[in-house]
Amino acid sequence: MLLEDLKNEISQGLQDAAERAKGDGKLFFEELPPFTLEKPREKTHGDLATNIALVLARPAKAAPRKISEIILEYFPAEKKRVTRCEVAGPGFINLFLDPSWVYDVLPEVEEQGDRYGCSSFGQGEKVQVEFVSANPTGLLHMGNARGAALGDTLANVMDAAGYEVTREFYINDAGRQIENFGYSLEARYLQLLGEDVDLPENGYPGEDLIDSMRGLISQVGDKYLHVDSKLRREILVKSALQEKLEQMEEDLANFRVHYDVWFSEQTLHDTGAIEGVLKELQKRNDLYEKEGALWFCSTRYGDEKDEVLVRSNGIPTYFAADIAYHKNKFLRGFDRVINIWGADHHGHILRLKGALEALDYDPDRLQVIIMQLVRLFRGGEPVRMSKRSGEYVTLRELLEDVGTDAARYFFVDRSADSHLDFDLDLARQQSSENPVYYVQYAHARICSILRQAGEIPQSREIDCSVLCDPSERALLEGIAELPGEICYAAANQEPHRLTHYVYDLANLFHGFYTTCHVLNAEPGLREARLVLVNACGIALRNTLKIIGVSAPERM
RNA sequence: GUCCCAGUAGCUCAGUUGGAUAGAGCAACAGACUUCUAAUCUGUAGGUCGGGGGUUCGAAUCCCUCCUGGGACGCCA
Repeated sequence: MLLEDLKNEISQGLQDAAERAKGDGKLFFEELPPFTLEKPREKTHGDLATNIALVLARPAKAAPRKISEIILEYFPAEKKRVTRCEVAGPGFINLFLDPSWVYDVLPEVEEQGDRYGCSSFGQGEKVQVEFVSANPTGLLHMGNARGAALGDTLANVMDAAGYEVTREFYINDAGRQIENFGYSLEARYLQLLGEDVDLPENGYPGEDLIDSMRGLISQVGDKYLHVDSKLRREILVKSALQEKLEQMEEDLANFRVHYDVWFSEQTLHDTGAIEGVLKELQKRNDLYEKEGALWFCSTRYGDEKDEVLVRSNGIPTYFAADIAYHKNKFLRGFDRVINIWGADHHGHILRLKGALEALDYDPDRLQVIIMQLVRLFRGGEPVRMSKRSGEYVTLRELLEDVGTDAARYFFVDRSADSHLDFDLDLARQQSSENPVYYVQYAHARICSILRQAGEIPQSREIDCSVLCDPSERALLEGIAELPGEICYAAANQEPHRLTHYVYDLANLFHGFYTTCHVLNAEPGLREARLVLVNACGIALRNTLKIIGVSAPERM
């Protein structure tokens, strides 16, 4: 039986015990408050501990220790593989399991193989994760990279936890920035053809646009030199946009990020979707005209001020398109949509949720994960990143520097809401200071053992209870925690839990490796250890896969 | 001025929704390789959880207040 199932069973048993005590008039409470059942930090506090009596103390108006004793009278410990219960500290119940419980994980891992860790926890809820969605007018920068690592890992872990996940990239291929893009491209095109023109004031100064136009000229030469400017810009934009998107897709693929859907903003304009939501909001009297523009009453839905949806020049704002976009997401049948946004977008959350509410969608179905900014350090100095100057480190450069494995691990390793200081020098060193190598090394060691062992026995054919060294038991427990970790990370949208888990697991393995010899162990023990090592390899590999880090067989 | 995020060991950060004696890595110091890969392991040291109040059996975690750093407040996207 999996640890998760065992925990659920015990948890249910405790709940039943409390209810029956209530039925017999020994405990009083309206409703059982939520309680925890988890592995305590201290080994001496048992294999599992619960605070059920502590949370009941107030509603039951009784001393926690007394409540614990009453609950234990009704708790059928022996049926739940619990060998001993004790009331401890302020009223915790500590449970000691039959030591054999840890061996159950081995046949589970063998059976499930690369599916070990997966579960049906999410019950097939249809979830969309939208991330990166970078402007296609430039190259991917560090903020995009962090978003890519976080979004993809979140999608992976939710997928493993039994959600039905769609990964989506929203292409900002409409609006004023595309106009700017056109003017910038035109300037570069003309400059390369020897014309004396300046880059427009708000243009994109990046070198990459020059490259794009150089490439175009090598194909078509000065074909568009004397074409009408508006038409020329359209042609240049179309060509460069296509190229930019292909580059992004390629860079993201090198970062092991793949999308199910690339969604074009322009289609929202073309299909009348934006007009549609405007009419709908109009009907609900959530719009008004002021100074020639059309405004949305976001203040009615908790925002600080109202927002413009259609400018006085008749062009809808980005926000208007975003409302239509999110309505479109729900029309496509997603139960929940998760957006990964940079910290500079946090102000948009309230108004977008407000707009969804105005359209009769439950705003809680939209979840926005705000990630704080990335600061790069080189030589101890922060590297300035600004699109304005066109000077910033790109994802491509980062991958050339430190590689996909280290980059993905580093980005996921920190929780989204803390600022990330990325030390390029340190990451480039690829030394033992880098935790990703520590984890990968554990996997390589495992592969090395298994290679030399030849045949790997099946746990059912042997007696695994000979694995009783503390380091062996700790490793078994670590392996058993994977399914629970995946559920936790998915339910709370905390992908960084996984790097911490996989590091801890590697740590347990290295400890075991030093204490327990595998290949030279006596017959019986040798086979059991091979089974253990194999299972650990699977758990490491599966977790690394979710994070998007490779699991090398040799290092 | 208003709002969001952060402040935990010298540095970079965790801390399982309020639980038992606050944890890792790096850096420092002291040890362990004729070994299944030493990219490893063991040990030592390191703390007023930004400050101050409050809530209760119990607070790094929740509330109030102040301080510091970053970000957002456009008919930009």
